[in-house]
Amino acid sequence: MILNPVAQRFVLHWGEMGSKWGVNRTVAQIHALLYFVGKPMPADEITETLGVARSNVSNSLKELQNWNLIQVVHIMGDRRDHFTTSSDVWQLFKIVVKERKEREFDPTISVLRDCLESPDLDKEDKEAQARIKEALGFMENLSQWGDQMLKLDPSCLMKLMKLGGKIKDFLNLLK
Amino acid sequence: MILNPVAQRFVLHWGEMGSKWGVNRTVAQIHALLYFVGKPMPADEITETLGVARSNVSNSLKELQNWNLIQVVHIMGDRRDHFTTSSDVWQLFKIVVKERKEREFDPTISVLRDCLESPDLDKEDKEAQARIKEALGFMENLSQWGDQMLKLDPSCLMKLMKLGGKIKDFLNLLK
DNA sequence: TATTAATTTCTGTTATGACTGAAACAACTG
DNA sequence: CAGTTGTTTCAGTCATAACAGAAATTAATA
Repeated sequence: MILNPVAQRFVLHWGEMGSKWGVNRTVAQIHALLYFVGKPMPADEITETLGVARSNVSNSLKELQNWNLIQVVHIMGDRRDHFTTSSDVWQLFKIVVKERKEREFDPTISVLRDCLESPDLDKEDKEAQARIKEALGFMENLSQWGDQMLKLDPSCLMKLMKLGGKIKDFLNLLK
Repeated sequence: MILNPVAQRFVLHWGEMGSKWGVNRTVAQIHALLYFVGKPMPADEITETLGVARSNVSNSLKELQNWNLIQVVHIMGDRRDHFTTSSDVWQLFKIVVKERKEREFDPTISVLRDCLESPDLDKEDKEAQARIKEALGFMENLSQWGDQMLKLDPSCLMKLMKLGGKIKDFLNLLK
């Protein structure tokens, strides 16, 4: 498959963005490609289209599957695995948030809790202790809020976003 | 300055988290250290405490200043620059969100807009076009929403977070 | 079961960027 | 202005992780 210049720009930029956020470039590129083409592709075709090694594609596809961002699909009369991703950006966003939260955010919360419970904690230094508590409390709140937001359906989240800063007025009504 | 084991754990873990999110490890460690100690530190002391090269600290401090995450402070009778960070996690969070948004999110929006306006765009492929539009629309909404949220004061954001999933009921009242 | 197709694993290479230590620079002090 | 202190720049080293290509493995077909 030959990508037109626009598709190339899209895929390449997505790869660069991935790098800046701690995502392997090829992984990000493959996902962008699958999103763009919008239909299942076999690994070989991805390899040719992106011009990277077959093994690289294989590992990246596995990574994307671990992230629940792509699915394997089969096509009648074709032995090969085909890969596809959701075309619903909201869903993709939610998956990424959920996965990153579980992999990196929640473990950090555990570490902070451990820190506060540790016998090595300097009980004298009340201020440092308070700051760790602050950080922990903040992350716990954010975590809980995130979980609840992830449960809402896209249309609801959309409404919330559209409301934007006006949310302030609503919150004030509660007082 | 000798860090007790808890402080070490905190700083080291923060460094690891930074790496996973595309932030240089030393940069993240220094910020964690300044947050933990809660008072201004000169570069030399940071160097000794973390056990890294002086030049590394110098560059990382500059990076943190570019991010508006630390401030230079002077102490009477001491020629050296001292560095300090806010102890308000909300403020720190907002700064990071704002900076990353401006550096990476907004430029991506520009690229997507360019893609859609490009004469190279394959006008035949309406579906691919629609997907790019979807992605762009999503990011634009998120961007606008982010800007407005960043303007709200912490207490307001706190309330919004505490409300959590119940926000759904409020949104339904609007219909 | 032999053959082919498809995928994964493994080993070595390469690219990137973090990091060091020395040297240069700048600012201050007596 | 010489000497001292403090900071930055720079060139080279090192660590990490991405990546390529070959070999090995697995699965399907005939």
